[in-house]
Amino acid sequence: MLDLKFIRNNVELVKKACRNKNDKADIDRIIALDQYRREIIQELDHLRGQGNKLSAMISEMIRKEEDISDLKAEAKNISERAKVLNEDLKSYQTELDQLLLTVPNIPHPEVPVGRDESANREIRSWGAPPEFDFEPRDHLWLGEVLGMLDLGRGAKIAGSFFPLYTNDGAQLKRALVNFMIEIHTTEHGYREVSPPFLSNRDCMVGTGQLPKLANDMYLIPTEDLFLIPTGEVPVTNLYREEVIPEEQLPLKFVTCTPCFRREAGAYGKDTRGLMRVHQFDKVELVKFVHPENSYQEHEELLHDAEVILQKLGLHYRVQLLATGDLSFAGAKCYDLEVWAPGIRKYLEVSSCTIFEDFQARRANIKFKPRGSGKLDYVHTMNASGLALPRLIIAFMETYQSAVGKIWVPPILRSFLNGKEFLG
RNA sequence: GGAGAGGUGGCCGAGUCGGCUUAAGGCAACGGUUUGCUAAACCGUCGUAGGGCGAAAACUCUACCGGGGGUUCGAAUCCCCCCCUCUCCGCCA
Repeated sequence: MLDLKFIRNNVELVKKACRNKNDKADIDRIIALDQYRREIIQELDHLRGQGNKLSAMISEMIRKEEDISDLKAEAKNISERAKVLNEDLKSYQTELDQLLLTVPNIPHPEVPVGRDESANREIRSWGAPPEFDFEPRDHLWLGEVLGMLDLGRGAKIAGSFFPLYTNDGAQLKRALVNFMIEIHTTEHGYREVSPPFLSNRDCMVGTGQLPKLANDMYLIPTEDLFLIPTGEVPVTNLYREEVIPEEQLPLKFVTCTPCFRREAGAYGKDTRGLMRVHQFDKVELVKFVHPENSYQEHEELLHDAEVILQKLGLHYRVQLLATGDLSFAGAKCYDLEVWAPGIRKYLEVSSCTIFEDFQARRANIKFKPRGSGKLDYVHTMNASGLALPRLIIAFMETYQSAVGKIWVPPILRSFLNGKEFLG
């Protein structure tokens, strides 16, 4: 959420940000409502001030045992007018609050302007696509032949796009999770947490999924709880409505959670295998940082995610997202895209996004500076570190061998009972 | 699911037969005095949000005691609904 005062003073800037993000937030209405609201507040505050004075006089007269019926009538009158005015104020305020939640974050100046992903800018690439002396297979073929994936039986349980990992496939997923969490906790200084996988509406508003993405999430109606679409939601909300002492910043958390996404409207796109699924596991990194050095922390966050791919020896590239591809809450985002040689595509395995104070304002997460400074909002950011299904795709396709089995890089073997090959 | 207790400013914590509390006091923090230095002591400042007037500071007004309604001239305090935490019981991994 943007600060209302900021919007008031930077109307054109905010409108431009909306256009660049292909967002239709009604800024003019917000400005109008803000105007109405302030006019009413002036009147109402004045009225209430009068009422308070009268009440004080009444109190005094009661003590002196004087007659108060006239004053009481006048006070009653004021109180009723204030009540009516307050109803108006509330209706404007409610509409304003709802509209404010629909205004997207403003892209950082470095973000390339463009309608869609075609305007994304490649920052760098690492490694090189593997070369094969045979025709490489895709993960679907490998998964089936090696008994590592059984998508048919997954569909039997919950429908298509709910994948089932089997045998070495299941073990590989678990190994990768353990490997990644170990790197992040021991080498990058993240604290591990395992949060609830359901979240309430306040959390969803806090991180920006609501109101815009309501239709993309699973809702449990009996409890009015959502299945989390990413670990970002529960972990960022760890500090919702809290004040963090400045000396505790930055706070860095790593978690592994399942992620649930309806992918409504996404059918027909990336429909094969593990490319796009309703449920997947993801190791997620979340940081709460001081506003002064948040962009430096963002670069480090990107580095922390990249290290995983480097240690696994997987070729990838880093994309700086254009305004039109940037998420609603994001100010700047790098995507990590890993190369999958079987399907010959770069697959997004991490979005490394900084939100500045956008989420912190929504979720009311502040820090208290040392000394006498005022409370201020922290900056939040997160990155996948990494998302499992596409990582597994790239892993299986990159390390397939001529004999069909999947070769295991030495660094991962201790997480796989020492196995040199899978399948 | 049943019974009970509780939810007050960054933290702790008073305050319920409604009105000199438009939230006491303490801690922490900040400024100062004293001191060879540190500590202690003492003095002062110090909640959040919004509005008005300002370039800004200052000043001033209003709201806020888990959330939402209600009674009243006036509600932290009385009434109703909801949420959360803790304890005990029941049920169950």
